[in-house]
Amino acid sequence: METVTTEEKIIRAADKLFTQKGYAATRTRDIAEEAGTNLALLNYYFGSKEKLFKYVVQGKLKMLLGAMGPALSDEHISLEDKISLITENYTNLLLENEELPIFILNELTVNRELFAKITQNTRQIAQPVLEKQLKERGVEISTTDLIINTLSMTLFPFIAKPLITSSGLVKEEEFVKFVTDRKKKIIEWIIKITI
Amino acid sequence: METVTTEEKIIRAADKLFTQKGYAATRTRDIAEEAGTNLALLNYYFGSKEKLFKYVVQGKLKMLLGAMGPALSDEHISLEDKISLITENYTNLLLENEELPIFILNELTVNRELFAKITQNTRQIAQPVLEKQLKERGVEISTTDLIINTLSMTLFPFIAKPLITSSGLVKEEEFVKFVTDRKKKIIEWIIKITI
DNA sequence: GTCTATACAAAGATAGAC
DNA sequence: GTCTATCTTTGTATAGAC
Repeated sequence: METVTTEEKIIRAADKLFTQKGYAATRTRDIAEEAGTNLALLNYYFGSKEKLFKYVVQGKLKMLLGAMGPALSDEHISLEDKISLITENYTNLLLENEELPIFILNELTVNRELFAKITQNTRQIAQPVLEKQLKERGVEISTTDLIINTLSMTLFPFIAKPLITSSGLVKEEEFVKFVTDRKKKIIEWIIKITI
Repeated sequence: METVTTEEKIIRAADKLFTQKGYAATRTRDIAEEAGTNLALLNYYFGSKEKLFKYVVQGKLKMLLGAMGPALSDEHISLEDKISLITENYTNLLLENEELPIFILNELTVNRELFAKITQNTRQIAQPVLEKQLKERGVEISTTDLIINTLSMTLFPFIAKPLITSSGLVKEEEFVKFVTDRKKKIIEWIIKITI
């Protein structure tokens, strides 16, 4: 018997609607209705539409970035395994939340400070370790290129999914198989490029 | 002595503001003011904010997709040159219009039909030729992976620029050099992976 | 904490005069 | 084609009952 507070109901309703329709097209009245409550409560708990939105975004952001940092900065995990980790984790996460990248990218253009802290922290810890691991291998590629190449190949299909499917490059119903099959390939490609 | 119609002034003002501030944050009153006219004229010519926005987006879309199709479907251009073409052209275009990818991706999620025609056409003409060229080389990779890999590595840094710079991975003032240097590297990487 | 009701401001859209 | 004035929707905020 799960008890859900009104605050939590509002958060879930907001998450659902913001995700479905975007910030601008979502009306606070609709969020309140979806949550089975009213406008006044929404403002009572969150103060404004924008604050509610930020709350929702923060949760998604942590989901996207949180788990990756510790693994990347672990010296005992090989480069190959780190690449696998990034590709596997992000592919699986985005398969469950296909709208996430666009959602994040949108907010990102407006609210850079919000993201700076988390990403800077992750990078500052992980990059030196990667640097060292690359140097030990005597590889020419920079950590920056390595990271960006891995993220590019993994994330881009999700970001550009509407383009990819509507162009007919990958059929809508084959998309899951496409990105799933790509996981192994990406790891091979990155290793081929990098090492 | 260039004569600019009111309609054209509105278009230019809209392009400028939508690009600077995004759709939601741009007020029709500001567009009208920027164009040196008024709200009523804006609606007289375009009917609504959304229609005006679509008009602006269409122009950008053609810029992004229009030039690429004929080159890709030309049998006399080698695979290597086509990869260079994509990477060079898109990098240069996006250096001049850094906001373009997000702008497009946003509109894309709402307005798929608008994009389907142009992209389908380009793909249908180009893909068979690429297919043939890959087969002649006896290469294992699919045209889909080839295209998506090339676009990924080229476009992703622009799409994720706020993330990349705010994380400190690439400094804001080094970004132009970063993507410029990447052009040559991407071509090498893609060839290494593909051929 | 929760709700109803209401006030207010900002922004998109439109009517009607010229 | 152009403008002024006005309408409508929507986000925000608050008063007051329970």
